[in-house]
Amino acid sequence: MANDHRPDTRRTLTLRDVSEASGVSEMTVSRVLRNRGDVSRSTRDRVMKAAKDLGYVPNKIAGGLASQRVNLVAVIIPSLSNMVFPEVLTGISQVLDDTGLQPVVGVTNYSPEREERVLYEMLSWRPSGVIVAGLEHSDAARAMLTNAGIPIVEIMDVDGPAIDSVVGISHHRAGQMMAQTILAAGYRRIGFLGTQMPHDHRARKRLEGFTAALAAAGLALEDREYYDGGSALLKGREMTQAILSRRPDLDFLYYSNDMIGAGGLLHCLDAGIDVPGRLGLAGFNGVELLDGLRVRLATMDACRLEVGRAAAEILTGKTADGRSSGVRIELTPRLDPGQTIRAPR
Amino acid sequence: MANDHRPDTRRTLTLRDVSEASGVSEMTVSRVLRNRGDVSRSTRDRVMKAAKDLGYVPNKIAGGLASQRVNLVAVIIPSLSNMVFPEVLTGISQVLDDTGLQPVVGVTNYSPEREERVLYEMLSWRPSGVIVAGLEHSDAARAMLTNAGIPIVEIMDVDGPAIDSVVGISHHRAGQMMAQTILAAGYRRIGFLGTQMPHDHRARKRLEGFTAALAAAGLALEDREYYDGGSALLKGREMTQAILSRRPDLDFLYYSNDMIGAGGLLHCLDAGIDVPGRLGLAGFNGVELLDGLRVRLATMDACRLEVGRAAAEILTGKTADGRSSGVRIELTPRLDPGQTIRAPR
DNA sequence: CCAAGGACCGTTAGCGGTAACATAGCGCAT
DNA sequence: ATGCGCTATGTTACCGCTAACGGTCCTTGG
Repeated sequence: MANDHRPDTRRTLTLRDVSEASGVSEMTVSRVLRNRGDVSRSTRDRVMKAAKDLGYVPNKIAGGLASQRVNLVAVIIPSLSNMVFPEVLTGISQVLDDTGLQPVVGVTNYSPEREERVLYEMLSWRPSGVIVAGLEHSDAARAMLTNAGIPIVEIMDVDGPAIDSVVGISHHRAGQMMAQTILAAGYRRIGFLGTQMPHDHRARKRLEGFTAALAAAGLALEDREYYDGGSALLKGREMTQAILSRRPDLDFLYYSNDMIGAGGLLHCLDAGIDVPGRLGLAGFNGVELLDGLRVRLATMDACRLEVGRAAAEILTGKTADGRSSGVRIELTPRLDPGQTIRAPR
Repeated sequence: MANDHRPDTRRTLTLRDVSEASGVSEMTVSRVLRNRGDVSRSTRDRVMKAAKDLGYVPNKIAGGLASQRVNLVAVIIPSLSNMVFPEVLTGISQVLDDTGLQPVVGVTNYSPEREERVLYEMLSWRPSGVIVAGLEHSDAARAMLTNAGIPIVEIMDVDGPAIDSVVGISHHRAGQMMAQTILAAGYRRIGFLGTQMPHDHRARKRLEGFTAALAAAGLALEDREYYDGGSALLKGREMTQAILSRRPDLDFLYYSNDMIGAGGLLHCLDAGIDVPGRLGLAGFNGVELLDGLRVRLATMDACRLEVGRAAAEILTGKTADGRSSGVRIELTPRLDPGQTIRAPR
């Protein structure tokens, strides 16, 4: 009695119920409900009314099995909590909304094992496409994607070989660009503050590009500070205080993301540090939050909305040549110097 | 040739392929893969190996149809972009992760029409439960929920009649509590700053509770300011500036959420306003972001994680009495006075 | 007037699994 | 030896819907 929900008096409705209520065959009802094939206006109306009156809700499980077609798109992302992926999702939804395709989101928490599990679960629903963040996957996950027989779009990153289609920016180049901008402004003693996440490959690639550009100028990072978990804004504050008390001579701090960058900026403002004169700051992502700070943090836009839109357009074949496989789109991130990098000298 | 993905040389695998590869019946393969029923150790191993070697991924569409059971839980929320619902999702996932149930998220953007559409889509997958934010639904949506024949949990709000189960806080009382705290601290000329969202019923209820408590003390809101869209932090800044330039005599600002509250706080700090002496501030939600500000904003925790966990526990029957229907859980929000309300006089 | 071609609707045969029930083989107490 | 109970596996009949095809009218041009 505890778990019994609606004992069985009213089974859940099927096409048959609607067909009996409207006096036509199940097939005709199916045609009406899917708006496919020829049905006369009068029977269409009759069927629609019956369906609505009964409160019939189609069974996509059965429909999907019969038609071998499912209007789902699997979207696999590392996290929902950092503001960046929700915006990608928004882009995806915008495009998918008018196509009958529906995104289903899976979250991996930056864990390859979880990615593999989530992917397996998703593929078992036989979606008509997959959008997955990043190019790095376990061997098993890669095999599943390769053999799924559906279009795959890897997003956010183009630095590496793609399984099928890919949309994103080069984080290596993004790091490089930022470093060059910083160097051009005359900063020389540079520290890095980032997250302790071995599986955040995009952050890693940005840092690699960054240090490569420093190396090309005969420089290296002077110091690093990492954090793990907790409020990013607060951590940014604390880390900044820590690194500056250890190395007060640093003249630039490069943050792996805008949240900790914003925290650092708040600390500098509160501490009365001359930004960008004595100390320059830069983050990454172009999050909306930054607009609310008194001083605008230098950042780089990862084109999140655009990435989501482009990925969805590939899956729906809305590309230039109508292809939905093997497409490669590299977007160019815009560097916003904000007010925390001084003018080039 | 454009859209053709994997021409058809290798069809997608079925149980039959695994059964042939391992020399047992499809049924036995099914038993092995679901870990159900008696299968000898040796055949189990053989089947597992065959499935792995082939790269077989079960078809849950077919399985769901046959078993009349689908391990999905529909989760319907208004938004993903404001940090509050992701935390609810985290709570839900934490509990569901070990149960084989999988959340599927739908976003309504605070639109009743979209809620109805999303709900219809979700129900057509025949999930084993629904978690939906809020108690307000269109008639059609309410009918669908009532007739779905599965456990329904409405979350985040308990101020009103529930369809089935409900988990949340009373926003009316939350607003009331905040008002009483503010009044006890001696503030008297109070302004409100909020979002222009007619369908955010919880914000509305908080404000109703708030004004009711003011009225009980013979007071009313002195002024209001609304915004719509854009960066909440920035809007909070701008609105605060606007309302204060219009009514410099106000001694308290009540914000409908923490993001705009934080923006307001930043403005006040930058403008050198004495907080909480001359002006008190309070928001709502207890978002993590606030930890990173120099001055902690007064707020009220909406128990988001706990709400998510409790909702999931209801669906999985992990309640005190094992019920998964008709449960009502009212949580008590914790008021955190932070540093923006002065001590009661 | 008739064949051809729509418009409209029904029938049949699955889709890929699983519930429920059979069946086969074996050990063991009687 | 017999029969019972258990384990391990196979068989059958769907689940609710749709693709594919077939049939019946009715229109229409020659």
